[in-house]
Amino acid sequence: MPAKVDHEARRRDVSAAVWRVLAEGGFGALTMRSVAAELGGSTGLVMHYFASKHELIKHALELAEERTRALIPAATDLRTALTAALPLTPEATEINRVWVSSWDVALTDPELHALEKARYRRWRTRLRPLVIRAQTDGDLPHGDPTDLATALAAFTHGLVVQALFDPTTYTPKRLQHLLDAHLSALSPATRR
Amino acid sequence: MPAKVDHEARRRDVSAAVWRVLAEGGFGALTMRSVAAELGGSTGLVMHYFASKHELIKHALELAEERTRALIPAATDLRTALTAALPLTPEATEINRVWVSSWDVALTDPELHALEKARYRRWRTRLRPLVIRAQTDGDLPHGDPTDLATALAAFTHGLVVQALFDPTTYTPKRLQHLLDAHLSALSPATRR
DNA sequence: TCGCGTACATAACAAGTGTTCGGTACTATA
DNA sequence: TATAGTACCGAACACTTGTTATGTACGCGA
Repeated sequence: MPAKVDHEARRRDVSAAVWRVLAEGGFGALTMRSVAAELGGSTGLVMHYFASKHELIKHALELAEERTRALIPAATDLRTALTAALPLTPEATEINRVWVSSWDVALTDPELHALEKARYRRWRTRLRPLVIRAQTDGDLPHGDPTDLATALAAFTHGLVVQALFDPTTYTPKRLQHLLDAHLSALSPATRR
Repeated sequence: MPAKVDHEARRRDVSAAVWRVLAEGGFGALTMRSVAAELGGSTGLVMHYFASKHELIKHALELAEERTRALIPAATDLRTALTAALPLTPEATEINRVWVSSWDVALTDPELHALEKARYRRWRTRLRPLVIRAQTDGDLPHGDPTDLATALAAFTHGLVVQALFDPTTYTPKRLQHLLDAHLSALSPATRR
């Protein structure tokens, strides 16, 4: 049982190509051949590492999640956690574009649908303790922290979508301002 | 110059087929043949009314906008306007699914990108006077009404996406509650 | 009645799709 | 050194895609 090539490393090469394709053309442009071409190889190569297109797509979503996780600092405070999800850098923009693009196929395919649902659940779960902390700090109003986490996730992702379609209007500065303004509008302390 | 068939009426038939395809499979499933099959006709029929697939897609988006407009009552108050955008009925869910699904192709195609950007702009513009009214009524905090309109649109659409992926959790009742809770959390009057 | 233009159907085309298959190079083990 | 298994390449298969071309039925104006 030889292992002439580092399988995992080579697989990461393919992953990188997948990501490049995705970042440029979204899921609509993700094909075996586009990945192969991006990699300078054959479709057989791609199929050697991903047995079917469905697996390729699933892997692409895992990739997006992985990159998202890497982008988000180990949950410090709420503001930081939400800021990390905004398209403030080219890389973050890329990741968000891929996410939004994935929703077409994710809404159609039952398995991907379930995965995306679980992903959202995880995000809200990760947000919840930060919400509770903000509440005890008096930065957020009382009320069900789960509901608040949902609302903040909604606000953030909704803002992401608008920003992706209108990056000129929604500059990083403006996005950060909008998030801050929103948080302080929610804050029971801040009022005039 | 004969007009043996009511052109506009027949075109609406094709439109209806387009919508059915879209509602079931999203933009990924929108093909000349799927529309033709849904209609019980040939691809030639479809092309007779829409010269290319690109035009078909553009028409599909217009369709979605039309249905959205029909769903939203002539802007009364802010709460009603935002509620109308939520997937509270099967029809509203269908429309929202189509919108979210469209983002994949809309992010890729420059023309569709511009159209979607304009659509968001229109929505915020329509929301703005309602925001101002709510502010004068003391239901919303002071601050740039444009920013607030953006934030509320963001919250709403972000909630839509979560609801589409988890309709069991986000029942119509829960969605309405989340919107109301969010509005009252923003209200300067409500605080404890 | 003649023709012209509409409204399609049918078929074909070229390109692109996921997937399969045979072959080859190469390497670690026996 | 033989062999088995990995890691591919290149071509092909069967199908779907948007689009084009050909043909035809049919109603209106001349």
